[in-house]
Amino acid sequence: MASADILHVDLDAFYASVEQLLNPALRGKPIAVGAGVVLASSYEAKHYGVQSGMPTRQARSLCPQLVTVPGHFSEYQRLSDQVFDICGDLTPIVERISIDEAWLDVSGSTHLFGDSATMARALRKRVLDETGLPLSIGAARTKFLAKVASQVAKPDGLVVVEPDHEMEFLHPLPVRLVWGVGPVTQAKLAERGVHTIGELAQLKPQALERMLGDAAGKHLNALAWNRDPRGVERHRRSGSMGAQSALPRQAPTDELVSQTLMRLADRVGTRLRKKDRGGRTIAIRIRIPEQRAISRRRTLGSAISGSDAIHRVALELAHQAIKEEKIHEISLLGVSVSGLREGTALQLELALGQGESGAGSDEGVRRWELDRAIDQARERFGKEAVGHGGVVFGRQSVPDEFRELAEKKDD
DNA sequence: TCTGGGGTCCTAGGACCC
DNA sequence: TCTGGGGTCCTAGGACCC
Repeated sequence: MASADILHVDLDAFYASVEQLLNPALRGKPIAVGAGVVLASSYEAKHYGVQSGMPTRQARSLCPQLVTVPGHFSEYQRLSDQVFDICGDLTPIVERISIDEAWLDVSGSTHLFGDSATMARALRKRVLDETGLPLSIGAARTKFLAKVASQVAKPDGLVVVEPDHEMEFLHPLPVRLVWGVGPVTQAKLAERGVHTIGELAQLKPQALERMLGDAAGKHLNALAWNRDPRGVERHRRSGSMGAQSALPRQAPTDELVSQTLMRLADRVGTRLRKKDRGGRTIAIRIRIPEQRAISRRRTLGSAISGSDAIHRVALELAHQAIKEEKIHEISLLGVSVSGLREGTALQLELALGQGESGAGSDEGVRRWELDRAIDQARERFGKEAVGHGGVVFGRQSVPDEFRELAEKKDD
């Protein structure tokens, strides 16, 4: 039988731990990173029910002694990179899931460093010694089990699931630990008296599929029976890029919608062009206060990455939706581009070279050159140097540095 | 002042094709 | 007599993850 050669490594309450590392006075105290909204919280704060996404005001009512800090975003990226560089010394097969989590396949390294439990202990020690950060690790035969194990190990622990004890480890655990079981699914399962992964395994697959849909049902049944075929993959290209912005509730005037969408389209377009990618499907999202979110999308004949082009489509979709749904108040706008593909700049250059013409083609080239000029000016003089269409950025609910950390880094 | 921002995947229904 | 069946692409919405 294969051994427990997959590690799931997870930095505990990462942003908050960094703050406590940088400022010893914060250690042992309930802290939250973020100004108006909680972006991350320490274990001491979680203990009071403080969660990310929560307005700071609400967090403070739950925990009056809560200390809020603005956040050292560049430190988060630096320390995260340092930790995963250390992981890379154990094995080249590292799949980063986010800024604070990764899977490692260490099966090829046992002859160098010993078994996976030995490696995991050494890794935790080295990360603590070199960065000062607590790292929890789960070691198991599959990605799923390793991830569950690291959750059980938290905070600051190590859990190794030996291959011949997998079921006895897995089945008593709450169903909530299964990847893909969130609040809604958990509630549906609870209605049927299913609370543990073992109880989940006892449900007939057909019943599960009826309850949760085909894919989710099959997925959950497979995991409950400990069948997880996934391997650790080093790179994964993202399939979409988006940006959104929460707004104080207000009427969706033409000016507000157009300016906000321009800012969002430009944010997305800039990122796309930087990676020399474009996408065919443009989508917008509008949140109506105390109601559902509305979305609209349109798939174009070819991929685009220009800020103006994205903005034009997004604006049409938004106007259409606002009219159709008779929306008179909004509290969020979002733009995303999906169906991503490589090399749009190159394609445009080729089209140019071949003298491809047609309605709007010259205009397209002109806009592409304008985008490129703006991108270059921003590279040289900073982000605020040049704006698109004279858009002035107001105060934002969340700092740009935080947005950047949340972006998927995928190459 | 009941929820921030970046993502992934799935579903149901419709259009369209063979 | 009221009509098969599979495949692909698209749209809107939703659950979930960090």
